[in-house]
Amino acid sequence: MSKSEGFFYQVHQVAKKIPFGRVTSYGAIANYLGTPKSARMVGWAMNASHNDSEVPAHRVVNRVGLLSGKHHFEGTNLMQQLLESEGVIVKEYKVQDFETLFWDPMKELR
DNA sequence: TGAATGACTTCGG
DNA sequence: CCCGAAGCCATTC
Repeated sequence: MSKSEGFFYQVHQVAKKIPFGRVTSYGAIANYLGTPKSARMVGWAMNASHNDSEVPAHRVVNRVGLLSGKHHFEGTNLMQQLLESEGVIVKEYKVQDFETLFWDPMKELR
């Protein structure tokens, strides 16, 4: 209902570009959008994304690979199941081998 | 208008 | 990466 859709739109676009079986962080997306301070808003955009476009929000985790947004998904382990469905190993709310699976839009997408 | 909230990050220990 | 505290920013009440 405001210009904020532009910010959400950008976040959605980047999220959609995340390769299969890869993950990224909110800060990475925020940094790519030029607003590293608004990392929290990326999560907010994700919250809005589930209501509109099909955004792989499950591929977006925090800086340590922790599934911080897990509680916002349906059920109790949907996010983890989605990641595991893509071959991502998740243990105790955390992505294993996160540094290897990490996808930085700034370096990869450029 | 002001205060509270949160799917984060960074810094220091 | 574990723990605690502070900063940032958009949205909501």
